[in-house]
Amino acid sequence: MLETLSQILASESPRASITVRGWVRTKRDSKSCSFLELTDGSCFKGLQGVVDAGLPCAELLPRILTGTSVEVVGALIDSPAPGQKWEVQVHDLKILGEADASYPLQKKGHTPEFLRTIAHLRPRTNLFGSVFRVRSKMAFAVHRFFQERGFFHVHTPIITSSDCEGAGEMFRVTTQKPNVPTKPEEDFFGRPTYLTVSGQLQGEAFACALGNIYTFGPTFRAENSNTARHAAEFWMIEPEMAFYDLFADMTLAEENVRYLVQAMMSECPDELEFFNKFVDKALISRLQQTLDKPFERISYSEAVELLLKSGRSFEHPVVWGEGLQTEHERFLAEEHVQGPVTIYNYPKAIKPFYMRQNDDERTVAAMDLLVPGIGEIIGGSQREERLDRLTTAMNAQGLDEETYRWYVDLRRYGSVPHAGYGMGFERLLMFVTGVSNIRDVVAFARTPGHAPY
RNA sequence: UCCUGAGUAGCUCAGCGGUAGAGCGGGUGGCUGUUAACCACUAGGUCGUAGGUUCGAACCCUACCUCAGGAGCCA
Repeated sequence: MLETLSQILASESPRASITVRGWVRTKRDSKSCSFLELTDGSCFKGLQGVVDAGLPCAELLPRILTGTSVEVVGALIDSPAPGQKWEVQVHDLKILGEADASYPLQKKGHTPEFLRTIAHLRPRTNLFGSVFRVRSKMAFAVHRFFQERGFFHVHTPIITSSDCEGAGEMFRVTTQKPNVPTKPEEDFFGRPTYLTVSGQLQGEAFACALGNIYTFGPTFRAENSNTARHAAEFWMIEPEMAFYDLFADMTLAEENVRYLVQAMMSECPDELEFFNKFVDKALISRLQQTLDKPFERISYSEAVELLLKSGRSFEHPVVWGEGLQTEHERFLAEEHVQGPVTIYNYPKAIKPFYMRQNDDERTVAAMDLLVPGIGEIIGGSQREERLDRLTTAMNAQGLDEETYRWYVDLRRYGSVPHAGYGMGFERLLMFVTGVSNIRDVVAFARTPGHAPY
């Protein structure tokens, strides 16, 4: 395997000969030499190459503009100037691919809005390079968290026929031609099918067999929502645990968030420092606080009381039985608790059929984990394991029994208490990077009216 | 989908009724172990699109398009 910059920079002593392949970030010319700032994406840091004016390869320098890809051979030496530990004294230089003056990235700052329009080039910037290195590290940490705890990874289907939760518009999957009237039973799958909005229902089937499972994959919502927190395609982590009740569920969710924050801090220090400096100056202190302080838990009813007693005038009235609005959640997480907070036991009427009914007959065992700046990062519940209660709830919400027959079977045969949650992976990334727009933590974001790649 | 704001050079922006501007980036020259280098010169624009008002519109009005921020829905 070829050596990456990340490996080269980890050197403990000078080396007579190294080879660096990467892109030129900037070039600075001096009379006796030129300085090339090289990056290869393997880590946040770059390496400065020094090309003496007398070298034969120095003739290439006029053709090297920002963005040019090069192969550099030279000696890794202690840098005599402040600003970097190492530099490479160039012996030979090869241009792999030129980049002319139309290359849109400059060394000066670009707005994220502009960079979104060149999503194929933006991972070459400090900001987006950092975001996507972190995204990879976090994805692996998600698997590690569950695997270390004996959870099994289940690959639930992307194409589904159950319009789970009745929560939101779905993307239709079909092979039928437009403008040709055909029946769903004549379609590819013999029935209407959609891109999944959640793997939860299938996840429950596996939890009721393997015990503790999780899914981690793409999910799709055809909602016309235009916000910094919504995308039409996003990744979700959905653990499902047999024999867990709501409180065990909440505990796992909190540990999960804390584990990932810890991973961010210990595995991505350079990126973290960059985000803290240029994206969100309160990032490190907020993450540290997340680790230091236990997460608070407030029941929905208590939360309503708190909001009513806060003396705040909210744009949306606070009424028991209504969902908490964004401004309410922000108040709870950012002002009242000033940290992550779990709200639990929501009114039955505003939650889907599968959540377990509490003894009070008016709430269900649901929970949302709210974090400052983002809002809901996790939503979960204990599932209704009692056959009669489940079918009653299904009927009340007008669901087709035939479609959910297999799901009801889980209660018919050896039903067990179980619980789970869904964590929005992009929202987690926003939380640990401080990046405020979901479009900037997705490689090629899909939002309403926007799928150019 | 609703509300608000913005679209001027490749990028970031100023100009807000009277000849289209700056910084960065590009080119040329100079200087310098430089590090968002520096200095001088230079090229670069149907002022989002289409109408309208006016002697005259980047600027005022209308519609549309695009983007952003906020809201709803949620992860």
